[in-house]
Amino acid sequence: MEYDFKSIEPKWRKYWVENKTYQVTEDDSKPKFYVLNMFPYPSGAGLHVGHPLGYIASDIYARYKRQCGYNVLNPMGYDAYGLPAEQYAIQTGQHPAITTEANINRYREQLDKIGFCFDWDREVRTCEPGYYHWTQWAFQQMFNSYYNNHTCKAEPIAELISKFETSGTEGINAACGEELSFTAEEWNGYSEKEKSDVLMNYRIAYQGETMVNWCQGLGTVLANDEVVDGVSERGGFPVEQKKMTQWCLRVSAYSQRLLDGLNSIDWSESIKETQKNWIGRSEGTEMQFKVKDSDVEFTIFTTRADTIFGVTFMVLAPESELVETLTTDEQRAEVDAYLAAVKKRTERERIADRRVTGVFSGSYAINPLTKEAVPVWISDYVLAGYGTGAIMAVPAHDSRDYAFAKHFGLEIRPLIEGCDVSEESFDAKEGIMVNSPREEQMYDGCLVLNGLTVKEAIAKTKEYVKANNLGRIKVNYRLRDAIFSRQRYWGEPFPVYYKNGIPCMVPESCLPLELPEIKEYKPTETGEPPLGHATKWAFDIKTNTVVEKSLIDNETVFPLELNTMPGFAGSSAYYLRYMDPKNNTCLVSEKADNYWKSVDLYLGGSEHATGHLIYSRFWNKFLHDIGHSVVEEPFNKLINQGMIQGRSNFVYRIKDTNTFVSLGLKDKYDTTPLHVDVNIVSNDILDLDAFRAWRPEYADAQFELEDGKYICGWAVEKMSKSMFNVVNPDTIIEKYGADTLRIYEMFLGPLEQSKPWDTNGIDGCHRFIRKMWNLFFDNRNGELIVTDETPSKDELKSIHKVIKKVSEDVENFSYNTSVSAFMICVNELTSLKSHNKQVLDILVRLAAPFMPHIAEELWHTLGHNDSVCNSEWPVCNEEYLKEDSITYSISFNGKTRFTMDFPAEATAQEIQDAVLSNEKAIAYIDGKAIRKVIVVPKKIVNVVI
RNA sequence: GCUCGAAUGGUGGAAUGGUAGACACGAGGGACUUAAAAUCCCUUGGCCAUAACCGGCUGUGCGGGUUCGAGUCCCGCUUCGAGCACCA
Repeated sequence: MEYDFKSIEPKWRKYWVENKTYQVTEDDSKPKFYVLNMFPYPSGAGLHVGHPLGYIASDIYARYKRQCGYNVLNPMGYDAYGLPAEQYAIQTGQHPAITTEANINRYREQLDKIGFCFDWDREVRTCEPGYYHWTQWAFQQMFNSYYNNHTCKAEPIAELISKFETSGTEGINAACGEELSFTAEEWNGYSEKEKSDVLMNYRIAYQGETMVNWCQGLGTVLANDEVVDGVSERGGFPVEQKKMTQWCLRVSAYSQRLLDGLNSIDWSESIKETQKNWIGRSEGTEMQFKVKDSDVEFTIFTTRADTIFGVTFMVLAPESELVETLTTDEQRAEVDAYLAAVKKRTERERIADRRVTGVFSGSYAINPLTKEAVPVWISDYVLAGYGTGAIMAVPAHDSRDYAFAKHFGLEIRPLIEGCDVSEESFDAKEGIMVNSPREEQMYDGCLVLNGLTVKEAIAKTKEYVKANNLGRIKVNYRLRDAIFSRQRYWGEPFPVYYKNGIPCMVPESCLPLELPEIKEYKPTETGEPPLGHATKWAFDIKTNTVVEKSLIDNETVFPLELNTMPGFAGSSAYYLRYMDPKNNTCLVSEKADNYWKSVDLYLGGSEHATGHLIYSRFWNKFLHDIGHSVVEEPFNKLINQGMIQGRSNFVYRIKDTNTFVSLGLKDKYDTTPLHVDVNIVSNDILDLDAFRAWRPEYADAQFELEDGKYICGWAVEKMSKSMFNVVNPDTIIEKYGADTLRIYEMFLGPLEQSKPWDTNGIDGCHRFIRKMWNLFFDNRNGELIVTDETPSKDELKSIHKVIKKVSEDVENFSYNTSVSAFMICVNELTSLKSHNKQVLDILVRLAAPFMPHIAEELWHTLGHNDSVCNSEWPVCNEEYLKEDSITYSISFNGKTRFTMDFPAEATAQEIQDAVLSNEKAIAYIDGKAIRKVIVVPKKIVNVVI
């Protein structure tokens, strides 16, 4: 039989489907293992060879674990809501559901050809009501919860309400937008609307008026991680800051837990670092400053409390509420003009143009320590969203304050011994404090920092501030609450209706609240989100049904929310849904949750570090708090597979001609490099006929060849259609088969590294598979040549070596070296002319995770009737690896001089004695004293003279 | 600016502190063949030596250090990549 992958591969894929080989159920008799890939957004372009990289890697691991006796969950699904389908709908009128469905089918078709062991019965699609039911449900749970800082977890909002009813805000420490203070009487006197507004300040899913990233080009707001360099991540449209009422998730309440959780999970340092940066914890001090000639007081945040004696002015963010209060009448006009100018600038302009701007408010603030009055300025270099939106400026020791002071001619007071602030500020947190305070500023009980190091000074100031009631120790986080509304159609509708302006939850029994049909996908003429077009989009609380909008009477029929949820809503808990995908009574049954617990191995791109991977962790912690996910961290081990880049090919056209010169000759002419489709180039050699047929203008192209070949140039670029470097997995499978594609993708290099796709080299992997095949079948006549004798020592050694290497490598995700180990083994067995059944049986079991199709075929060839997927992972017997004799390198002072053979069991002492009595050794030693003899097991004897 | 990675032949890349360059590609040579394809074998870091074999020197971005021994560990740089960035 010949190796005909075109018949073998489909045959076994059919077999796996028919035998439900990959179906998995909870089984208490086996340990569980949960392998997961970040599910894809099914784009219209289909899969390119980069996409399956992670899927192949996890598939190998899943199959390996299964052969090791684990009950492995390895599901796949689709992140089906998203902008491209909606943009396409706006342009063509095509319903996004139809486009999405078509794309999913195309994805599935491509995925199916690669031979993954996904349990497709567990597939989820975020856009299906049965799935987004639980996205909406989770949102409602967040709405009905608040974060208790005492217990450090989410708790029912009803408990908070009852506390308000009995004792007001007394003793409450909850995560909130604004610190509120009221008594039980006050609370009980509030109107329904007032109560709703107060509770919004505490709910985990809340509606708030916040500065948002508004993207006019996309007609929607975006989350921070969706904005890159002031433009939208998708589409590259400019983004501006706008104050809008939006649904938000109080992710910031979980900042500390999100940070702490990183210590308990097995993720790469770089991605943990990225998340730490994003959370941005900074420990500092909040201090109160009184306004001169006024009883107004305001708070600033600083991490450099030690520089309090160097404060020469204060700065407010333009958006700060204090601006209004502190602006004096004389300065009013100037301040208003400044505020108007700032408002006009987009985020992008602010980043691009960092000119120093600002305006004096007219007020002065009193330094709580020196009692000195310093001017209060307003400038956009202070951000409203961080800290308190107000700072104390210390130009000597902060570069931004320095630039501001220089620009406006404000005083700069150095506080560190010997520092030079004539050209730039001294920002480093090191040195000895001086002028803190200066002699004339001293008074009884005054804080004195002079002579201390910066670190000591920070600590001492903190204590002083606390003891004298001037402020408090405060931890700030950069992490913002997530904005959860999008003004789009193709997303989960909010299960919310508005009862006279008060947002109310649709009863749980009415979920899922299905996305209505609309005629147009654009915003309405009045600027409402696309759902404004829906006619049947009102809620009748009497019948608990969705009814026509025309019936709204604001007594029993109310308008429904018009925003939809963002992309990350559906992808935040999908791993839980895979555990129990068809359950329509809850997100995941307790039984399934307790069995599968959390994802043991998660694979995906590192680009999700500050988006999905933060939101998911937040979401899961919340569900954990309310008792719906047993493990707090959802992804125990994370592997970030690298990106596959494109390798573009170039041809060189002589200017103004239709003649193309080969790479080596191009410098002789004035040439223009042109991208050429990589699919008509093989090992950098151009297929001339295919090139002529590629485009009409090349039909009569002339060539100047090197050795009869046209050699193309190449470069590594992003894989994209416009560079003609997209390689489709289908093409590779057609030519080489899925098994070759699988091992070649693994052989390309370390999994976590980004690397260019280079079709050169795939021949080597294909050759290897054929060689393996030839261990079973005669190359010439195709006859089965497997023999049934006792394996020889060499055969056993070769096969046990590969068991050891591959087992270690698979655990370390070092798949490129496992493939090499297979190649070595097959080469050894080939040169041993080994066709031994027992040896090949082991080889097939080892190969099964990597190349399942050929392994299944060979497994059946060897006479087995079940699937190789159910075979046992072979165990290495170290006995077979032992050598009879070992060659040692004999070194003198670290330089190898000669080699000697010893029996494998020779002791270090015996080796040492034999070496030292060897005449070559005696010559090297030459009577000199020996200081040391080092015998490294199996390798080296080093004599130190 | 801060933080984290990385740097090895013509190429992708191997090397628990122990013979650097496994494995593969590419290149060169050979066998088989009318020829091609396929397959198989040999050579392949650089320099030197030699009729040939044996051999010698050098070599993992740069400069130091620890060690009998360093691609690997430590200190100081250079370059590239990634993340954060008026975050007080």
